[in-house]
Amino acid sequence: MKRTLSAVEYSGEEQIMASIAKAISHPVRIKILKLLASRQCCFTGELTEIIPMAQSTISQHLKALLEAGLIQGEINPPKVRYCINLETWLTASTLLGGFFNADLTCRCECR
Amino acid sequence: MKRTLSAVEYSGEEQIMASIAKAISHPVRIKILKLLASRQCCFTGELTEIIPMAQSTISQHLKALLEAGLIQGEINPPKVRYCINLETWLTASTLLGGFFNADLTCRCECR
DNA sequence: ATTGTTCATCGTAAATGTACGATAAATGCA
DNA sequence: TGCATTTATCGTACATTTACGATGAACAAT
Repeated sequence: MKRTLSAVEYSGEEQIMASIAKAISHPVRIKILKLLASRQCCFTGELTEIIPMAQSTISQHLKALLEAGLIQGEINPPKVRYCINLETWLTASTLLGGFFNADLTCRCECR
Repeated sequence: MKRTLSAVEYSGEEQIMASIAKAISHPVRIKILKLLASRQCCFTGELTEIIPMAQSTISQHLKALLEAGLIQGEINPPKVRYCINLETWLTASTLLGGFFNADLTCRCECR
């Protein structure tokens, strides 16, 4: 990728927003988050039953969500319960909401 | 990638959300959108002056934003003016806002 | 007609993402 | 101890993303 390491500087917000967006940039991860958000409480590998994907693939997606901080998991071997991480969830709401709800100065007629 | 084409089904919302999220999953694209959103009106390759990246790379990112429908461009050779596409912008606001603002049933103490 | 400006596209290289099956790790139970 | 269950991780294959420089296309001005 020939990265020019000096290059572009990003604000913290830009980086956090980008990482959250990246986490939800795959439809199956959105589906997983929806499921977790709608459950009374946490969740486990019922995902494997609901989503027709290899268990390893789902685990990989869960890892991505974990690393983005959008979910958290409670290890209770051999099971693991996952749920939404409220803190990051709120951050996401604030940052993305603020971003897209901002009044747009832009009033042009580009085509 | 050995895609199992039958596999998982996604709702329209899930797909649209994912594609919008993907578009803003890179900090430089967030930066570009911020710049476009804050301008009185449209914008051009002043981006190249503001963002220290190869012109071709910026063009690539603009293409990604275009394809996601988040911006639109008016060709006025040899210049091109870009601006926010309000329609998709509102969709993004609604979908992402609705997603992250939804009341979470989830009230667990996962760690 | 030639030149300059602006932008997109091509070609390319390296990194990252996405999917799978196989295997390992952790625990409970027989 | 050995087996079943659940989940993460490894290895692998292929696609996609991201960056760059070089080149091409469209038009204005000379």
